[in-house]
Amino acid sequence: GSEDKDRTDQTNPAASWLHARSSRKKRCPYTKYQTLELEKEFLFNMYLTRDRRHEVARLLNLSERQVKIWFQNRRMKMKKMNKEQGKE
Amino acid sequence: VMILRSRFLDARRKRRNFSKQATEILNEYFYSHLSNPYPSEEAKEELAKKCSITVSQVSNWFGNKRIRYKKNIGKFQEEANLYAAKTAVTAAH
DNA sequence: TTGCGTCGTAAATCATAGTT
DNA sequence: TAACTATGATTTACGACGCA
Repeated sequence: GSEDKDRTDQTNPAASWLHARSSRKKRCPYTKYQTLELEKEFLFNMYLTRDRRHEVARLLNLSERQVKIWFQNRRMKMKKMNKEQGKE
Repeated sequence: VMILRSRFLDARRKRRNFSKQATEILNEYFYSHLSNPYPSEEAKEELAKKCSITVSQVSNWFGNKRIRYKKNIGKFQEEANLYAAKTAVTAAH
């Protein structure tokens, strides 16, 4: 079963660096409206309460998991922006 | 407020290609670490300094390089050979 | 044990620079 | 100069690991 894969690596020096990312949800860009609403919510508070997360997810037709992860990513983005700004 | 914010954010999407030299340095690292092209934070900082770019830009470059290389190894074969030969010569002296 | 936090990343997509 | 391609940056979605 796995010989076909190994053959590919043979031709090209060890390109087997992990993450065969199987069965992952495909990235689905959010709409302008969804993003804008999420940004507004983020402006109000960077961390969501359980209830708020549920409400936002319902309003924007996203899963609670998606909203949770969006906020996590958004906080990382903010951190990155602050770091860059502080240097200039 | 939101408009000003987003305008500020979009402005950073302006980009310039890296210098030929910087690309050279990044590629040298990439192809000489092909079995594990994941530079440590320290290595990233060193590369950033040598290339006169930010650490974030180094991370972006490696992220793009890894996925694009993996997506089409054949397209990068010539480039791979070039840098392999180059580092071989360097290592011999 | 659950559950949300950060960190680093894959993969897709965006937007512009460079080329034909 | 209008396509087309290359490339740097940003956006979703997780895995790994931390902490309460």
